[in-house]
Amino acid sequence: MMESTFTINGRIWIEINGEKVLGHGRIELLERINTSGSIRQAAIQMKMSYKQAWDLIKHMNTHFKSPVVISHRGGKGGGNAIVTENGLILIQEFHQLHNKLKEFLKAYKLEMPS
Amino acid sequence: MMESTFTINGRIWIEINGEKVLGHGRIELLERINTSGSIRQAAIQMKMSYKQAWDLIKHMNTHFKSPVVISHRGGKGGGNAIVTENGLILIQEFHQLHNKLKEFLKAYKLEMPS
DNA sequence: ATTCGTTATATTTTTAAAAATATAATGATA
DNA sequence: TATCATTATATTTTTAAAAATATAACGAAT
Repeated sequence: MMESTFTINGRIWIEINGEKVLGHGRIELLERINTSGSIRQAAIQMKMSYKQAWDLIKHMNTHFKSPVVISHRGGKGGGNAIVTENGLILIQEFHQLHNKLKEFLKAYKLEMPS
Repeated sequence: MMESTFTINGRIWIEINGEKVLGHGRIELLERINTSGSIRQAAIQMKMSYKQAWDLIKHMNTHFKSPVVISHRGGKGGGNAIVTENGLILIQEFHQLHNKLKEFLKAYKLEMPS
């Protein structure tokens, strides 16, 4: 008699006033902006439209007290974007939180019928 | 200086071979089928279409070794649906798991910049 | 002043998801 | 056997999301 293999999976995110402002996708976006210095490049890497990426950034920038990304247009390379100190801290905190969740999920063994 | 109030929220679900088979929505559906004895009534209560509910049940029934819902058509009342013993156990286990997650989320205090 | 690639934004088009609709099958009950 | 509300399923229609397209603004570099 074979057992079905159950896997528990989970996600966490951060809300402000009940509205989601930070999750896995946005964190990855911030990281890619941080390494590429470009919203467009980050969007391409994540296979999302520039608009989608820009909307997410705009949403974060308006919901956190201080912005997470600062962008400039024109000039060398056409423009650029950088993740603020604040944004970098958010990334780190989120990873810590996610690691704790992974520990939690790993620790909890599920007893379920097939 | 006012602090933004961050809330950590999260969800867990169960996968079989990487495919989601059980989450909050399906659990609620099972519970409502259990109390109403009807797929249709459960669907109405959750403001979803009968088709949507039925697809979810079909998916669960085919992915778990033994079915979670057994339905009958015709007869008194036009038909009915019952949650199996197996399904009831799944509901309980899922609630236990979710409660543990809530404890986890409550315990973890977030230190984030505004 | 022209070029360049990017940011910023609006508009249009396409696609996918959801909802709505329709219909057959069912079997206890009257 | 005619009725009933439901299950089970297919098909159509509607809606919402996503993608694509277009365009202006920008400023360093040439």
